[in-house]
Amino acid sequence: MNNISIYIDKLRESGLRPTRQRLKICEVLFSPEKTFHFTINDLTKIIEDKLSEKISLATVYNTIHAFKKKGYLKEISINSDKSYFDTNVTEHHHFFDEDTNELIDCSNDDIDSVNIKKNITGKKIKSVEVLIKVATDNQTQK
Amino acid sequence: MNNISIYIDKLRESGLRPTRQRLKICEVLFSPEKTFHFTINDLTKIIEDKLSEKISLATVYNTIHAFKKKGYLKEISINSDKSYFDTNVTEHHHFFDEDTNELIDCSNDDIDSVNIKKNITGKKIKSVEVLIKVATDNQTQK
DNA sequence: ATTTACATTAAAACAATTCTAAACTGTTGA
DNA sequence: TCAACAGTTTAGAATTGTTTTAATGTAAAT
Repeated sequence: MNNISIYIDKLRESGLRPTRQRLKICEVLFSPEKTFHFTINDLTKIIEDKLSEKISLATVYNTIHAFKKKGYLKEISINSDKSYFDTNVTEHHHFFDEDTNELIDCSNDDIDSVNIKKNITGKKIKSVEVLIKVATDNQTQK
Repeated sequence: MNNISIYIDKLRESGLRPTRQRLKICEVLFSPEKTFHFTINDLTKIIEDKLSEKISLATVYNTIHAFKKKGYLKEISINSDKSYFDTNVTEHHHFFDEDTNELIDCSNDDIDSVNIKKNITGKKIKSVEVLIKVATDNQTQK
């Protein structure tokens, strides 16, 4: 049995009507037990190939942006050629494997809390995230 | 007096011949006493407007990439629309001001060393960098 | 049912970056 | 000294990721 009513709620909360295309997006994003990282392209491919739903890029983009704005997705900047999104929206850290370009979650428990001794006057800290780049040894750093 | 011979060395070390255009790039990047952040566009504008040197984008791109590869520049990923480069090549952290989109250096001294309890088998840590997003209070998080 | 506001879509527009091919220049070696 | 070569510059074209547009379609409220 599927969590369609949960998807409908998420869409409504994000200010979107539940349409056939958007429900497919939800199915990909919110049904897996484990969180994961994806690009817009990945997502579109999955929907078209695995779920056999023809969907236009524009629909994917605006749905993802609405989810991001609402906080149901996070955007992650690793390299600048494309945007990565994360279905894990808790504040957490990442390993980035330079050999494979793979992004791996690193929970807050795996890193002692980061102690910042400096602050910017008039500004409040919104998030603190650590990016750990790894590679097999003797690899040049990107 | 200018450090032209230093620039020539840096270019040669990066596998590039010292040409008029490339020396102008060096002048912008390596003469200021303070390190700074820039985009390819910023750099091109400075060279054309302040140094009155006509330079093509392709030249800027390939010179910057050679410097990055050699380690004379670092690339920083904050958001995905464009690449930021940093003339500060030491391992260090950043504040990112979400109100102004400004990037501010945060030296290693301003953050207690980050202790990572997890590791990826077969991989070596190449770098650990912290990104602290700040904004004036009551601001929605990006 | 009808209306209205929102959605979907293909295609066009756009922006950052990379590639290309032709003209140019610095360097080397006869 | 100068020819020849390898590397360089450049404008413009190509590519890639993303956003916009305008026409058509659909969900939901009356």
